[in-house]
Amino acid sequence: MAHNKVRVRFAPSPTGGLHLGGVRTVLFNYLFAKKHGGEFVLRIEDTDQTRFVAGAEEYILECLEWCGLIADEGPHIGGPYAPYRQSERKQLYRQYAEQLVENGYAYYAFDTPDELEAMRDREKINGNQSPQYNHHIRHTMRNSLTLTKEEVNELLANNTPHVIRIKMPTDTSVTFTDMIRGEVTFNSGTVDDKVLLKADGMPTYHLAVVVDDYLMKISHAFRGEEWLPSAPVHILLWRYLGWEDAMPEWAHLPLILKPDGNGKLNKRDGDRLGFPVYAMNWTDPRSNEFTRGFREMGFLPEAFVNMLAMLGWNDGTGQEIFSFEELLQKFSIERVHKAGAKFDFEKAKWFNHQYIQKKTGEELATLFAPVLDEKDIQADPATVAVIANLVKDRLHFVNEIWDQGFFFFQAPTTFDNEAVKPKWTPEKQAFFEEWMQQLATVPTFDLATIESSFKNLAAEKGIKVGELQLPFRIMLTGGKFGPAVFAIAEVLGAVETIARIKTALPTFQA
RNA sequence: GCCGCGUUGGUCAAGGGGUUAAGACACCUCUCUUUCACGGAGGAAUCACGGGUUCGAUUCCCGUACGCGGUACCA
Repeated sequence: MAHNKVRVRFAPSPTGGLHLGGVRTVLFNYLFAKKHGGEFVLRIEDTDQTRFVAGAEEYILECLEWCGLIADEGPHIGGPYAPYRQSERKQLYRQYAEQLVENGYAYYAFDTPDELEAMRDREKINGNQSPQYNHHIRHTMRNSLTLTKEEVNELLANNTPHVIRIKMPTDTSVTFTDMIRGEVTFNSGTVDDKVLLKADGMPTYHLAVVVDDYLMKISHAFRGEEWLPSAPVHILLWRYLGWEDAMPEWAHLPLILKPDGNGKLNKRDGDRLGFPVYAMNWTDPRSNEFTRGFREMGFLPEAFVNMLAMLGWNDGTGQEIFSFEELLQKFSIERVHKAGAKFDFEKAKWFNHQYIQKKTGEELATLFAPVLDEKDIQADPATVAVIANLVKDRLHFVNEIWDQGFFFFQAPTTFDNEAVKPKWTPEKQAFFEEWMQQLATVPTFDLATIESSFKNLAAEKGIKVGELQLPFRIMLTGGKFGPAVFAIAEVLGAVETIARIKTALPTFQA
């Protein structure tokens, strides 16, 4: 269109935690902008002063930072189109609303909340399911369309509370092209006269989004599908304000649905089904209600982002693991799905698992360090790295290193005796007693040495190696779990290995 | 109710007038391993329904059903 530079924006309302659908919207905006060498703007849509939530803006910023989706302009860093908080732009909007009134595209409405309610009650009695302030009823209300010029001027002069509403045409076809859905058409007559400027002087979303997108030279506007029904209002506003040539291209993103049943995914579903919905932990300062986040649950940001990208988009090749660079290169808004996608937490876990596999033992050890700290366990980072590598392929989350390898850090206190006793024999008892002696004298206590000494002695005694491995495992770990036994022994070292055999041996006798 | 958007296996989905309708997650079987996991080999879908158009429709058109979204001085 009339834009020579790609500029997109994410415009959240700072009213609470950031939903994964919100993060995905940011992602698609970001990828699109960067792919085209454009700019990504963060704009805070805080026009509803009654819904202000302390800390919500900072929280959103932190989420974006965690995901690596940093805005080029925004309230945190400013920019050429500052301010980026709509509450700080308040005085800007009125002139445009008034311009619309002057040109006959909008009007003053003096109806009080009570009068509006009365109107709705009246309409409902007449069988109107959802009464709208529209072309059918605006002539029955108190506004500059029904009042005389003198009355209106007087009301205005007396500072009578009023709003400005758009005057939707009675029967006009409003069509626009959505980058995802193609051509979409609405009849203006089915849309109500949305409030543009509220009684407190703040714009509503409808006015603010158009004015700010224009002023901030936004070239592409991506938002959730829930905005589709109000698109005709926005399109008309662009036209009425005389800015149609500068109107951004639109794309309405499909919704993320709950895994069971139907409907938009919300934080309640996460609580109910046991998975996060917000990017990071969030505690509502008013209710103290806590909602957990993907970050704290143990998701790697790169896995979270990759997973989100695949929720509604794919490159057509079947590839699912994309580095951020690849995403930047291959993303295209046209390949975004039209239909909503049910969120599948199992698949999300799989993505995290994939990214854990890419990490080195050292990286995993670093990420795991806080868990050990919390448990007050001192461990050599190099050893933790070895352990991490050993258990890595069975992890969905970094924290699970503990579940998979706690026995590396503390000796078992109980043993799964039931798994051993039924097959226990004096010969096996003798084997371990003798092997302990041998272990104390091996030159180097490494995997190969341990394993060959174990196997040689077993052969000598005429016992099948397999018969001995499970008991040995249980001696070291307490149960039937963990990575390869000899690898465990190597990490534990000679002293600890012998000590554990010694402790466990007596408990195996029937 | 009205308006809009959508509908390929349990889930994410590729594809698109003629195909054995990809792949992934999950599931099941087998294998490897006398733990679990990983790995490997298999298993399972006629594309919501009804009409058209066409030699031929899962793909195009129209209906219907169903689902979702919206219907606030919230975003």
